[in-house]
Amino acid sequence: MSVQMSLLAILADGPGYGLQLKNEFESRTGAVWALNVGQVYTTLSRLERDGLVEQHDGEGGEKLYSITAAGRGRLRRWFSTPSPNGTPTRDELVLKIVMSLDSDEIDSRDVLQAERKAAVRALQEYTFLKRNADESDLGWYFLLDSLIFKTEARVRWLDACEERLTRKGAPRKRAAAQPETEEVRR
Amino acid sequence: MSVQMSLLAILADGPGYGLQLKNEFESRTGAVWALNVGQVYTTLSRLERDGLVEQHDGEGGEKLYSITAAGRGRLRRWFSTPSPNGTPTRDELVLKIVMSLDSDEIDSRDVLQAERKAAVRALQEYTFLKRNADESDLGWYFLLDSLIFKTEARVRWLDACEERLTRKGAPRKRAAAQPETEEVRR
DNA sequence: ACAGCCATGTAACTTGTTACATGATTTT
DNA sequence: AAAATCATGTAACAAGTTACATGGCTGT
Repeated sequence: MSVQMSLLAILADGPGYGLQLKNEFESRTGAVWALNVGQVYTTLSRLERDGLVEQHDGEGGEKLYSITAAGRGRLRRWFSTPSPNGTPTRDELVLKIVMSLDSDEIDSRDVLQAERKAAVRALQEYTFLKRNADESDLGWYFLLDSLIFKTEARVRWLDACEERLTRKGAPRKRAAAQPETEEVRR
Repeated sequence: MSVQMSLLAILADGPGYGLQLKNEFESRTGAVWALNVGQVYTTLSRLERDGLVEQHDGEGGEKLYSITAAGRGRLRRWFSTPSPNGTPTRDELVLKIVMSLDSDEIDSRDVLQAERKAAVRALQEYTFLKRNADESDLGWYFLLDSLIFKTEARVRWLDACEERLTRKGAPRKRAAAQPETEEVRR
């Protein structure tokens, strides 16, 4: 949904065509989230199918797209309806950790540590990017901040998990090299 | 990918069939992330297509699925490969805010405030759930913690955005009721 | 002429997701 | 007998994603 709505948001500021939209999208997000050109076209045709944008040939031969009234309504709704707070969106990392808890396949603390290391590395990268960021480019600044805040929270969470795991005194699991006689659960 | 891997993780502890897997999944995640039964079957057939699980009729008439060697390998890789730290996964909230910055359609601060209110409400809900949580159910505990940490980070980020926005002294935008003569961008 | 970029598009695929159909068994 | 629950499955779709094809224009 995000890609559709983003393109809609860009079109709300004036008509545009494929490549232009891709560039504008990447310019607004500082290109961290690259957008395949092809996807712009597929997305546009889907938006057109749903009556949110309409096409009218531009003078330069390009296919101009404009937002429709319905599109404006949809966009407003997107802006004013708060995004889900995690509950519906399944979190891969959380699933991974939770699944590892009940799995004989691996020790949870190994997973926690590998994830932590990666998160810290990412954090450093983001912090570096922020130091070199142009303060006047609000979008880029906000995006970096978001990455930083989220990664910090991730590190803290991983620490909290490990802490509780050790406090529980959970025995180390050993990953089974070759599967022994398989037991049926329950 | 998460659903596939989760089912694989469950199957790694022993064979199982459709409904059983759904129940086990929801039991491990405390049912916050419900799983449509149908999806279990589609996912299983896709896993089978990829040679990660195999089917062998169970005695009770149910269709038992077991993980294969390839499946175990895939699972190990999932466990030991750190999950991406936000960069590839596009964040809907961030996109919404960033897009609102350059959009005439709405004032960013309205979006920020609506999102903040929703986040705080969610936070209270999660905190309440945590108070009533059974400490011995690690998975459920971790999951709640994750939701809490993430939502806190979200609130902090929203605050940081608003703070910087006001410091910049950005003028309030007025949502255009009816679109005036449309200007072509650039 | 050829390399390279601008520009558009499409076929194909993946994962996630739901609504619905079907039959068996169990409970009331 | 009816209702509920167990159990399996499928058709159909959404959204994201990429690899590839095509054509035009520009600079060297």
